[in-house]
Amino acid sequence: MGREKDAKEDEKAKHKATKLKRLSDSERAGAGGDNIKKSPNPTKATENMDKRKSHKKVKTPKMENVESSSSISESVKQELQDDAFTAKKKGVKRKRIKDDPKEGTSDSANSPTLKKKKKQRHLEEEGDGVAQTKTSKKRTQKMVKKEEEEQAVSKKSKKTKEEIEEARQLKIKKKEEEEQNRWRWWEEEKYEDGVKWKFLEHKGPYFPPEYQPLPDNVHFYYNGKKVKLSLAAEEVAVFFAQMLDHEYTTKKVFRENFFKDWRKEMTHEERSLIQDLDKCDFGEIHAMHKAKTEARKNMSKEEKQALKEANQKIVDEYGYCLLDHHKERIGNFKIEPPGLFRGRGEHPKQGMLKKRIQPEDVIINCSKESRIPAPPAGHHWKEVRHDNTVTWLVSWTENIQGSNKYIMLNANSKLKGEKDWEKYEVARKLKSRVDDIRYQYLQDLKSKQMVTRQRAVALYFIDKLALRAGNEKEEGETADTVGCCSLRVEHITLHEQLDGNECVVEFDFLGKDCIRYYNKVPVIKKVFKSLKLFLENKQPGDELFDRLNTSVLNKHLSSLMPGLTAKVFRTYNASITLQQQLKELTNKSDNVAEKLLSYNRANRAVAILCNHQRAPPKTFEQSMANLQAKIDARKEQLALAKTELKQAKKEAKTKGSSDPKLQALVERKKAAVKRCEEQLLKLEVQATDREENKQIALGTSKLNYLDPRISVAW
DNA sequence: GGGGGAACTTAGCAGCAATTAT
DNA sequence: ATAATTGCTGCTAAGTTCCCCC
Repeated sequence: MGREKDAKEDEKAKHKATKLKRLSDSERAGAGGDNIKKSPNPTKATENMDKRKSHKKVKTPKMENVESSSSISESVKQELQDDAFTAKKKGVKRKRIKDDPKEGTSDSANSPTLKKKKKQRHLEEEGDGVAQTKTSKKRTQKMVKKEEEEQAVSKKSKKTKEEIEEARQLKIKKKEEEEQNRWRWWEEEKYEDGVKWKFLEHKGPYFPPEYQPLPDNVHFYYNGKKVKLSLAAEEVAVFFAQMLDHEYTTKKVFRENFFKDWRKEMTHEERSLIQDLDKCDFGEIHAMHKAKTEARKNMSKEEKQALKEANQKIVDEYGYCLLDHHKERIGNFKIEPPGLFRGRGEHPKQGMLKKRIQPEDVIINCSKESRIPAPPAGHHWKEVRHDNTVTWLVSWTENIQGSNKYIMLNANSKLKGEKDWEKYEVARKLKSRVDDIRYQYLQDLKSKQMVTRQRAVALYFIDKLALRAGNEKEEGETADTVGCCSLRVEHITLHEQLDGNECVVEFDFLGKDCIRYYNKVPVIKKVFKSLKLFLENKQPGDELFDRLNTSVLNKHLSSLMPGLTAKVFRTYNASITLQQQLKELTNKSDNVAEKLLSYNRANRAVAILCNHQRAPPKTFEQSMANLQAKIDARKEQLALAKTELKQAKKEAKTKGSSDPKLQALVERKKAAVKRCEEQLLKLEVQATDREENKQIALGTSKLNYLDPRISVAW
């Protein structure tokens, strides 16, 4: 990896901003520490604190690796290759890849673990030629996988080793072919301003199947009486019935919204009859649905295979488009089916009916000279347009929020890849400027102007804690969540002293997706003082940064560095954190398993920083208990093995050590003890890892924030 | 200058496939 | 072979940013 370069840069940066760094290091520590989705219980809190601690070390923002692009591309190449290589072997699929700017070093490390990292998408793009191979590989891999699956399935039935081997070969071949065909768009010139493509052709969206009426033996009951519903009302009833096992259907808001919208679908008679949701009995419909899913699970191999093939056919037909004469995979080619709106958290619109989209609602975007997709028989499109300054192929307006939905390309397409690459490039650029920018906002903390001062504090949070920008939201339209600029007085508590630290800010608010952000962060005095000032004469519901909004903030940022916006800090800090963690956590001597653990730990640090959470898995308690039981069993076994060993030793001694049989026995027992110990250790590590991971979602950061080049380099 | 909307990225979750343990 | 776990993918909601219009 371009360590040397980095190091140099680092040095420079360090000199420049020693102060800053100190600051940031210590400060950054707490970032995003503990959040507990539901109830913040004390135990957790302590755990979290620990995490935070470890974190602190981690986070210092040095930018070691971000180096010059030239080195990058080289490193990239290597990475790519590595990646590809590994990927091929395993046939691993990849998620998206991103490339990042950051690392670039070239050592290339390829540990097998890399596979896990999946970020390849961008990689490809990045470098000039380099990437290509990668991308192609990636792609191919995906396809290959599919193919493999198919093949595997068919072969399994016969399953001879040769056949499997054959299949493997075939796959590899196919992969290679794909690679050959892969569009090396990163080698091509960019289009002029705003133009996203010159030629675009596709088949249009895939519509969900029409509603199938209930069979005659399944009934809906109202107030104990059988009621035959009209088709429209029945369909909506089924949506509800299918969700009966879900918590949603117990929520008041959900039920009310559903009922209101359902009544709109009813005929006059139905509406006058059905006045109370509590009197509705969806039992039979629910049972039917459950039986159906059960039946699907129990399908024979052949049936499943047939289904798969049918799906593949749809993908083949609708899943690709032609963009500038290259075949590209579409990300979501299906129109979203109707159903009940599942907003996150306390969403005021949860349960509302999400209507079925008709071709008449759909706008098609493609080249004038392409083959225009045909609407379903008897229908017409809302509009066909030819706008090559946008990347979508199809769009429609959704009825819940009135927002637009789009069909766009897959993540490893040129259009997405390029953007992703740009994102990491901006983050790299920030690396070289961040010291100045930090210096600037620290200066701004002294400003007499309220706006400037609020802006400085907000930036401090965004940089240090990786908070999101925080746009204003319309009340009543969405759940009440906030980001940095939209924080309210009630979301923070100031502590002059807390847990041995001075000037601690306690955050507690719901962020994107209603994920709770809870963190106690020591801040510098100036920030603390400013916060006190901002809080003066305000009610809990008032805005903390009343003079600030995201557009003011971003305008300022872009004046500091072109392309800089609030979210770049998230990308930047996530990548830097990963890089540092990796550096800190791994030793050369580590074996693969240890390295993997380190990578996961580093990844976890990033996820914590970004507050990526998940609900603890439903089976978590159970599986943890199982694991514990296993550990206990192991322990017993170990004890037993130990006593046996002792006994064998004793016997060997008393009966004469010359007896080879007894000697062998001792050896065997020794080995058994050792094995037991190892297994026990392994289980324990597993338990820790899992516990630590309980509510942290790693995938998002991998997917969206971590520059793949860092991983590759590592 | 700010309101609103279009376009695009980021996010968690459900469900299933792949993998590992039993 | 089966059960349990893990890991992906697809889906689509929920953000950010930019831009236009007044």
